Order: sequence, then structure tokens, then C-alpha cells
Amino acid sequence: MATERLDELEDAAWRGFLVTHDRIWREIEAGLAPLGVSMAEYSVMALLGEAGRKGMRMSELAQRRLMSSGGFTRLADRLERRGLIERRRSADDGRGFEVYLTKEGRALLRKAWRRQHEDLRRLFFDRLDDDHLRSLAEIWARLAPTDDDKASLEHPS
Amino acid sequence: MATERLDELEDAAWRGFLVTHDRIWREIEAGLAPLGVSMAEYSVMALLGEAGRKGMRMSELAQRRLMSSGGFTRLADRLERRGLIERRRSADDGRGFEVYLTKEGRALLRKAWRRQHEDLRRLFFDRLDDDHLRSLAEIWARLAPTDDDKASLEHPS
DNA sequence: TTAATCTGCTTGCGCAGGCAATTATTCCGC
DNA sequence: GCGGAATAATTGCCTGCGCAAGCAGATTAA
Repeated sequence: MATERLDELEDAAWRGFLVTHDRIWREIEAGLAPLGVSMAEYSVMALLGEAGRKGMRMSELAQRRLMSSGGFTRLADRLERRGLIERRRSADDGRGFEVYLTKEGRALLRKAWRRQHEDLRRLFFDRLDDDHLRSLAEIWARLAPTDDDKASLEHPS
Repeated sequence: MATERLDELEDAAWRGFLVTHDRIWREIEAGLAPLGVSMAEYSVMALLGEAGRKGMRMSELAQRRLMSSGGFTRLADRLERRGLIERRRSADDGRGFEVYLTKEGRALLRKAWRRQHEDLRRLFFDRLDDDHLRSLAEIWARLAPTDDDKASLEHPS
């Protein structure tokens, strides 16, 4: 039956997941704060950094960030107002935009990257060895949504 | 040097952590939504459920939830307006309140608990065996903040 | 006892992001 | 080609929460 109490091990695994995520997330955001970017903003810039010259579509960025398109529009507004990104009307689809990092954006991304990774080392990687990392990778893979899950989202029974 | 790129394993472990948390969190919130409670609200009610007759202080609930006191006041307002909790002026400290679940609150908590745990089984426990859970528990323990971390928060160098 | 300080909670304000409605463009069937 | 459905992005409105200021009530120092 699915409603029995969690046993001790389950509880430790689940609660730890929640509180550890919460804490590390906050610390990394706090580290980024002096640069004036949130995690959400940083990770958009990081995606754009990977995309390079090709840029990325607004809609794709929003999807990758798991944000609503409306919310993403405003996030992009903020970054654009600060001169960190640039929107260019897409040549082959007049409804859409391609988004690029500006020079300033790339410079800030590098700084934020450094800062983020110092914190990540300190909070995460320095405390785990490769076996732990392998366990985590395996666990995330197991927890990844299956096609069934996706199907049931689209056609709820 | 702390700024080198993440290797593949590190990347999988860290990125997986972020996306898995995000996804499972959203799914559980979606499961709770029909009952009209957010995760934050649910977990406050769960704390109150554990506290039982003794109730809990506003300030302690806020701390446990890692929320600002202002934010927590409003969360409590919402729950109180819906008749799920009750605030009683503390007898031995006239500034404070003790908070209790009402009958309705306990009833809703049971429903939410069931729902939450079904989802948790499906999304988390059914996909992991005890070895995985043990690995997770150990990893969370290693990542837990040390006294050093706390000290450096209070006396930043 | 009284003044100064501290603590627990609330309130005003601001921001980020979700949802639903809207606008502009593209795609599809004919 | 043309009209209707789909899609990209934006906007208005609302909610949840953090921060900082305010207000009791409690505690400490004189």
C-alpha cells in the first residue's frame, strides 16, 4: 500500500534530497548575487554560451529552463536591458527571435562561471569521491522520466 | 584550480541533481494542487502534524521551512483563513503565537499525505533499491554543512 | 522603576514568474 | 491564392515571497 509511513532510510534519502538541494541552491545564488544575476539568469546565459554564434530561440531557452514563455520574456527583457544579451528577429521565421550573448554578456558569464564553480567545488565536489558521483549519475538516470510518464502527461487517463 | 571545466561525471551528477529535483518537485506540487495546497503549505502542516497537541511557534516553523518571518506570516494567514490552522497567543510570551492544526487541517493533511506518498513512490522509491537509498543518505550526510560553514556565515572573513 | 535594547510577529513595498488573453506570423487544406 | 488552425512572443493581472520598517511585549542595566 502506498500510504504507509516512510521508513528511516527512505526518509533520510528523501528529506536529504530536499534540504540539500535547497541549501546548496541558496548558497550558489548568494555567491552569484554580487554579480547581479540569479541562478535562472545565469543558466540562460550559460545555455547561450554553449550555443555560441548560432544563438538560441526564445522558445527553446524557455523550454530548457522549464519556464513559461511569459516568464521567460521578462527574464530576457532584464538581461537585454542590461546589455548582456541581444534579440534578433529570426530570418526564417518572422514570429521568433534568436538570442545571443553580447560581449558584455560573455564577460559576465565568465565571471559568474568562475564564481559558481568555486562554490560548487566547495559545497559539492570536494566532499564527494568518484564512487559517489557515479552513484548519483546512476540514480538520476533511474529517476529520469520514462516515455510512459510523458505519454500520461499528454493523454491523462 | 577551481575554474576548470566540469568533467563528464561531475556534470552528470550535478546537472542531474538540479533537473531531477526540479521535475520531481513540480510533479509533487501538481499532485497536491487539486487539494489546494502548495508544497510549502503542506510541509508546514506536516510539521504541525508531528508537533501534535503542543503546537509550534511561528518563528520555529519559519526557521524549519527556511522562510523569512514575513513570508511565513502570510503563509500562516492563508492556512488560517481556510480554517486549517489556528494561532493562539502564547501563554508565557505575549509576543508570540503557538500554531495548531484544526480538525479540518488534520483531515486535509491526511489526504495530502496520501497523495504525496503515492507520487513519491511512483517517482522516487519504486525506482530505487536500498543500495541507492543508502548511497543517497551517505551523500547527503557528507554534504551537510559543517560547523565551519556555519561559523563562516556568521563571521565572514 | 525606568530607559534602552532585543525579540516575535506583522505590514508595505517590490520583484520574479505563472496563466490567460492578445498580436503577429507561419503552416495547412483546398 | 485564401481562410482557418497552429505557433512565437508579449502583455495584464495575480500570487508568493524576501527585505526592511514598524509595533508590541520581554529582558537587561542603571
